[in-house]
This record gives sequence, structure tokens and C-alpha cells, in this order.
Amino acid sequence: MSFDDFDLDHIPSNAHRLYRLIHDLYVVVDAGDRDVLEPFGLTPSQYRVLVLLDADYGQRLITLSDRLLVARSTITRLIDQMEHAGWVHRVDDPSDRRAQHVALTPLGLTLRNQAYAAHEHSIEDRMGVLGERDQQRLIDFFLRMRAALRNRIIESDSQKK
Amino acid sequence: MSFDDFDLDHIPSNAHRLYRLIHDLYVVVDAGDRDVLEPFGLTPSQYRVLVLLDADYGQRLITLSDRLLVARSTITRLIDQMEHAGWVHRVDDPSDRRAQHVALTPLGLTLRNQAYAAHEHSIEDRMGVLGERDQQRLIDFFLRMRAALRNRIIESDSQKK
DNA sequence: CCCGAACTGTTGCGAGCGCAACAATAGTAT
DNA sequence: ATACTATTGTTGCGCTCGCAACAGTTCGGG
Repeated sequence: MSFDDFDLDHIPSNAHRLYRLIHDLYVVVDAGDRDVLEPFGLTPSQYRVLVLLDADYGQRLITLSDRLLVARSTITRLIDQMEHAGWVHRVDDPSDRRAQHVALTPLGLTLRNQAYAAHEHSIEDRMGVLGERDQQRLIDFFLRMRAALRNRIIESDSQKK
Repeated sequence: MSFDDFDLDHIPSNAHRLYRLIHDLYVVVDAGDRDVLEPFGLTPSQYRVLVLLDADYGQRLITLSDRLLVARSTITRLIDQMEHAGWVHRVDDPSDRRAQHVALTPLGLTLRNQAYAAHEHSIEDRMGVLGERDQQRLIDFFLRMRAALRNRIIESDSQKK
């Protein structure tokens, strides 16, 4: 892996530069996440699950897959790992015998809080490259883009049906 | 998969909102890419390789892995696929008998040009959600962030050594 | 009540990718 | 020249993830 190819001069249009930057930014942000979470023995996927849980009711598996936009089978296997690690436990849902919910163990709660604090701190640090004003403006841009792109995907999905 | 969980109100800080948006944007952009490339029988990875090639010398495998930030083995297998599909062919490098380069076949060149045109058009379309002025401002933000984050990763890499 | 449709979670399978080890080749220091 | 090291590409292995099929359960229309 190298980070040499980061000049945008040869790219034909601003639209294309923007496109490339979205991709590149994701790559460096993800790499930063892995650095932060690795000392806790957590992958980004496991972390995202952990953050959605609590020590009480927790969440149903189907809720987790909906929230994280991953397949149900992925959640099944993530929870398998995390249960084996002693961070979470499955509980049958008495009101719906198909369903289970997943809640944090004491160990999982501790891990969640520590990892969350470290991750939040890291985000503040990394995103702090931009001042609060610029961050706000960037969020506005992103919201407009994401809304538009999302609609386009949903449209093409419904066309497939 | 659903796109329901897109509100940012519960997120604690602007830095964190920004972080989430980078991730979300990547997801919708990637999904859009797959839609565009699927009619050509191309995955995003194959497309990225194709764009870097030409019908003359092409590129060495190591160059491709450097430019695309993927492992050498990934390139080996991508080229295997694309050679089998008849889009590219390997040529031994006479000046370095360890190396090969990969060049487009006539079929590959045609595919590359068609897919590139379709992808460029799609990018213009999708990024065009923002006007030219906003795009330019966004690029400036991104460049600052990417530069800062990149340096941070390179620093932590060198610390590991 | 009952039958078919929808939903929840699990499993098998395959695609994609990174890492480590390897053979072949090239570069370099003595 | 020799020996040591670096580089190029390939392969085996393991991990992550999505899709399709499945069993068990719930829901709704007749």
C-alpha cells in the first residue's frame, strides 16, 4: 500500500475530483478507525454493533441488520463472535418466539464505553482538521448530496421490481 | 437493506456527524457505481483496473497495486479474471524478467471506452447535485482533510516500524 | 379455524480481499 | 565474483460479507 497517487490534476472534471475524494476520504477514515479500535480487539463492524447495544433489552438481530445496512447472516455471525468473546448474550424474546435480542454483558458494557470514548476522541481529533464553521458547511453539502443520491438508488431499486 | 436510519439528530457532535456522512456517502456512491457498471459485466474493482490500462504498454502489476491501494495478490487475481474474459493480456517485460505488464485487448479497449463514458456521465449526473461553485468548495475541504488524515496514518505507520 | 404469505434467524456456498510464504530475478556491497 | 537484500508476481490460507435456501413462528383473509 502506498499513498503516492493523490494528485488530482489529471482528473477531467470537478465532478470527478469530488467523486475520487469521497472514495479516498473513506479509505483514510476507515484506516484511522482500524488504528483506534485495534487496541480493543475490535473490528469496525464489531464496534458498530457494540455501539447500538445496551445492558438492558439491547436490540433484535433484525434491527441491527437494518440499522447497519448489512445482511442478516452477517449479524448472526458477528453476534456469534461477540458472544464467544463474552461481550454480548442472546435472549429469547418472550413476545415473539421467532426473535431474540442481544444485550451487553458487564464485560461488553465496559468495553463499549472505553472503545466509544476512544473513538469519539479520535473523531473529534481527526475531523477537527476543519473548524466548526467549515464542518457545519460540509455537513450541509453532504446532506444535500446524500439525499439526492439515496433517492436515485431507491428509484432504481423500485424499477427493478 | 433499508435506508431508514439516516437522521443525524441523535449524534452528539458535528465532528461525529461529518464522520457518519463520509461513511454514508461512500456507501451510496459505491452502490451507484455498481448500478452503472453492472450492465457492462464489470465490478468496481475491475473497472478501476481497466481505466488505468491502455492498448500499448499498459501497466505493470505492481504499479496497479500501488495506484489502487490493494494487495499485489488482489491484482494478480483481478488480472486472472480479466485475462480469462479476454479484456487484457499479460506480456513479459524484456527489461526485467521478474515483471510483466498488462495491456488491453481490442475487446478490452472497446469495453473500457464504453464503460468509461457511461461512468463519467453518471458521475457528472450524481455530483451535479451540487453546483460547480459548491463542488469547488467541497474539493477544497476534502483536500485539507485528506492531507491531514493521510499524514496521521503515515506517522502511525512509521511508528510501528 | 386454517392455509398461505410474511417475518426472524441460521446455514452453506461463493466472491473478494489481505497477509505471509515462496520462487525467480535484480540490485548492491564487499 | 559472491553473498546478502530487495523486488515482482503467485499461491495458500483465513476472514468478511452477501445471497439463497431453510425451519420455525406469526399474521391475515377466507
